[in-house]
Amino acid sequence: MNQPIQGQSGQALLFLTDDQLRKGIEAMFFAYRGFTADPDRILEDMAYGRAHHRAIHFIHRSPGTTVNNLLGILGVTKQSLNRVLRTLIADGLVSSTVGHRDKRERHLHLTEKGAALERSLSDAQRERMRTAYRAAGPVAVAGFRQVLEAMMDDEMRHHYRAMVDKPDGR
Amino acid sequence: MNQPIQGQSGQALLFLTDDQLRKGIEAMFFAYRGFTADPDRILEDMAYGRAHHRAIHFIHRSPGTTVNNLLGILGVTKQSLNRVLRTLIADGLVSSTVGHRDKRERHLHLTEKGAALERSLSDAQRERMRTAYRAAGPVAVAGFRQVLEAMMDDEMRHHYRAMVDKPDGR
DNA sequence: CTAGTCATGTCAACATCACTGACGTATTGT
DNA sequence: ACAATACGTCAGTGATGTTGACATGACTAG
Repeated sequence: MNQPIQGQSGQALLFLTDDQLRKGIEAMFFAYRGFTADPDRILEDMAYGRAHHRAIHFIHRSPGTTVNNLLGILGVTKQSLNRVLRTLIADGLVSSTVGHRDKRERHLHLTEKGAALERSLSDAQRERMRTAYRAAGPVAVAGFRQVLEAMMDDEMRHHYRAMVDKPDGR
Repeated sequence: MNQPIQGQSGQALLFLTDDQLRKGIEAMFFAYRGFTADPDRILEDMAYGRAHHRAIHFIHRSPGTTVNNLLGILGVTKQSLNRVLRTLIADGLVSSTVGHRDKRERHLHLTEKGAALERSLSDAQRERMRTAYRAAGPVAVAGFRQVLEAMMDDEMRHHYRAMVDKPDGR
């Protein structure tokens, strides 16, 4: 089991049993629960949910992003996103400014208040990530990222690469 | 960056920047989308959703499991699970039989019809997993599983280990 | 044997988050 | 001028989750 077999292009092929794959599937399921657990706990007290977290995360990640860009990244309908953005803007966590070049566009930024919430959310999530990374070690981390990237849909991998390649997220 | 630093217990510590951790967070987000995309596509035509998929998966995984056990694994309220189970039983995908030793318990099994749906769902998901595993290679796969396991909550890791250690899922 | 606990099912009410479809407004590009 | 684009919004619907309350039958400890 798990023995590399030489493929035609020189790439190592794996003999993968259904059982091995199932373990990976269940690992994804349980790990994603842990992954979202900490931010969920913080958000449940406020009137916000996971959708707000995602919006806040990617606005922080790409300040000045447009609504359309965010739609592509999040992969939801504009009605869904709008409901979230409306409350975030009304509560003063996100600012929406008319575009300079193209006045149809709205550029989204976090306010001080929004940045503070983002920090508390991502601190919790990063802490869990840091612990997991340390427990697993650098080689495991590299493999982790490789497998995740290979698991994405093409469009999502495109978004992911575009963001990851940016040096510091601005 | 990413240089291992020798920790006090001989364990390698990592110097982890917020930026590296953020990439891991985003990788999880995008990869999970891909992970659920194929089953979601199959289910959207029927009256079922992701919750039905999860129930079917774990009933297949542990045939004869009780409602309470399933509640612990899925981490939802009994009202939520019951709504899903009710439709699955009514549609003849799942059978519920009174316990032998303890007649309060109900033992859940997939019917032929339920097993057929499970197969089509897991075939799609396994195929994506297999492709990702092959693309990343055996070392990456081991690291992937290590990091995911380290990311789980204790309770979920307990469920995970209990299931993974079983030889063939029965 | 009685009382308490347990496993399950169910009703009602409600919140979040997603969807489709339609419509309006302002702006931009051809 | 006209079409396409970016955005916002209204209305309706569905899946999934929650809390709280209540009922039934079965086991279990006193």
